[in-house]
Amino acid sequence: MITIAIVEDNDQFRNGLEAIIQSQEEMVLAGSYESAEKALLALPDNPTNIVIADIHLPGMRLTNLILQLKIKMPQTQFMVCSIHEDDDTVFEAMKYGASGYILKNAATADNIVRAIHDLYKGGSPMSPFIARKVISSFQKPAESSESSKLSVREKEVLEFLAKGLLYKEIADKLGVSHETVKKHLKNIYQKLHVQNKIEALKKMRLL
Amino acid sequence: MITIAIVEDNDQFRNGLEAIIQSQEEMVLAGSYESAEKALLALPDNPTNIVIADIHLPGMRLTNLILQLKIKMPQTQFMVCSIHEDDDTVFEAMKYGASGYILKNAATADNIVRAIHDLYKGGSPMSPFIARKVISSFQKPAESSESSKLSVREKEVLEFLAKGLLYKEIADKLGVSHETVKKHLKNIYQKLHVQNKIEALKKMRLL
DNA sequence: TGGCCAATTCCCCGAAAGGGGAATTGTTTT
DNA sequence: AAAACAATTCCCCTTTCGGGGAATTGGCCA
Repeated sequence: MITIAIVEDNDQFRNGLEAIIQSQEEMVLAGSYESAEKALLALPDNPTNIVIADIHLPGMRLTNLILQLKIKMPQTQFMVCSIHEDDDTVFEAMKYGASGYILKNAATADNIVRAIHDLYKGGSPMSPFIARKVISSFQKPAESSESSKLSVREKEVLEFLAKGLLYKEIADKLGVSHETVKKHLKNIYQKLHVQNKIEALKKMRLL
Repeated sequence: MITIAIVEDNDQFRNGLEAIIQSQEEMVLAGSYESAEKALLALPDNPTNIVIADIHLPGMRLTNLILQLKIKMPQTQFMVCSIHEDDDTVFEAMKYGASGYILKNAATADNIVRAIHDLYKGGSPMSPFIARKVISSFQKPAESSESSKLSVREKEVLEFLAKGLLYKEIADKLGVSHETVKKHLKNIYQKLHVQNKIEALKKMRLL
C-alpha cells in the first residue's frame, strides 16, 4: 500500500489528483494541503511514502519545503509537479531532494499512476528535458588541464581504480599484465604530482 | 533532417534499428558499424547528429568510445542502448557524455523514434531507474544507514583517509598509534563489507 | 557487580602497492 | 631516418595494507 500526500494550492488540480489516487486500490491519500506551511506542520506527524508538491507554491520555495521535510521524513519520496516541462525550478528541486516529476499538462490519470509506481519502486520519473539538465550538471567539462596530461590508457586505468579494483583485476580487464598496470600508475602519479591512489582519484575528481 | 549512426555488434538488433531509421522521412542512416574500432575510424570523417551505441561492445569500453568520439565530434549526441534498464554501465555512460538511453526489450519503433526526437530536441530520454541513479549521484543523504553503523572515531579516521593520508599520518593527527588506525580500518571494512580504502570511501560517499 | 563493547595497543604474516631501473614494440613527430 | 613517446613487460626492493589474533582500559548497561 502506497501512502501519498498532496501539496497543491490550485483547487482544481488538487481535487483531480485526489480523485486519481483514491481511485487506485493500492494507494491511500493520507493528506492533502493547499499550502507549504500547512504541509510542514501536519506532515511530520503523519509521514507518507510519497509527497506530491506543486512547484510554484505561494509563500515558500519548494526547495525549502523539501529540505525541511526530508529531515523529519527521510524515507519519504518527493515528486514535483509543474506546468512547464523545462522549468528550471524542477531541476533545482531535483538537486534538493525531489526524486520525480510529473507534468500538469500531460497529467492523465494513467501517467500519474505510472509515475507514482515508478517512484515507489525506486525510479525517478521525469521528462527528457529535465533529465538533460540533470545529467549536464555533472558531465565532466570536456578535458581539464590535469586530465589532458594523461594518455587514454592511463585514464582507463584510473577508471577501474576508481571502482576499487586491485591492480591484477585491472590487468585482467585490460588484458595486460599486472606489472603494466603498476607502471601506468607510476606514470600517472608522476604526471599528477601525487603519491597514491586516493590522491590521484581526488585530483581527477573521480570517485 | 537528423543524421544517425549505429554502433552495434548484434546483427539482428542493428538491422532492426536500421530499418526503423530508414522508415522515417526526417532521418538519415549515415553509418552502421558492428564494432567500436570501425566506428572510431570512420565516424570522425563523417560526423552525424546522433550516434546510437550498444552498451556492451566487445573489445572497447563504451565510455572510452564516447570520450574519444566526443573530442572529434563535439556536436554529436550519443544514445546508449542496453538490455537491462538498471545497468550500471548506462549510468556510467551518461556521466561520460551520453545523453540518452533506450531499452532493447522495449525498443518498439515508436519508442525509438520518440527517443531520437527527444534527444535531437535537447532532451535526455532515459528510464526512471537510470534517472534515479543520475540524480542520486548528487544528492547526499544526511546520515545513511551505512554511516550510522560507524563509531565517531571510525568516521574520523575515514575523514583523514579521504584526504589521502597514510595510516601513520592519520595516527599522528589523532595522537594514537599507527596500529590503532589499522585496527579501526579493519573494523570499518567489516562493517561496510568492503576490502579496501577506495571501496570504503565510495560507500560512504566521501571524496 | 558482572558483562558487554568501543577504543586502544601490539604481534605476526602475506598480499598489495609504490618506486627504481631496463628493454621491447609500435606509432608519431620532426 | 632519427628521435620521441606510448604501451607494454619484467626485474628488484621497501613500504604500506589487510586480515588474523590477543590484551588492556574505561564506560555503559542490565
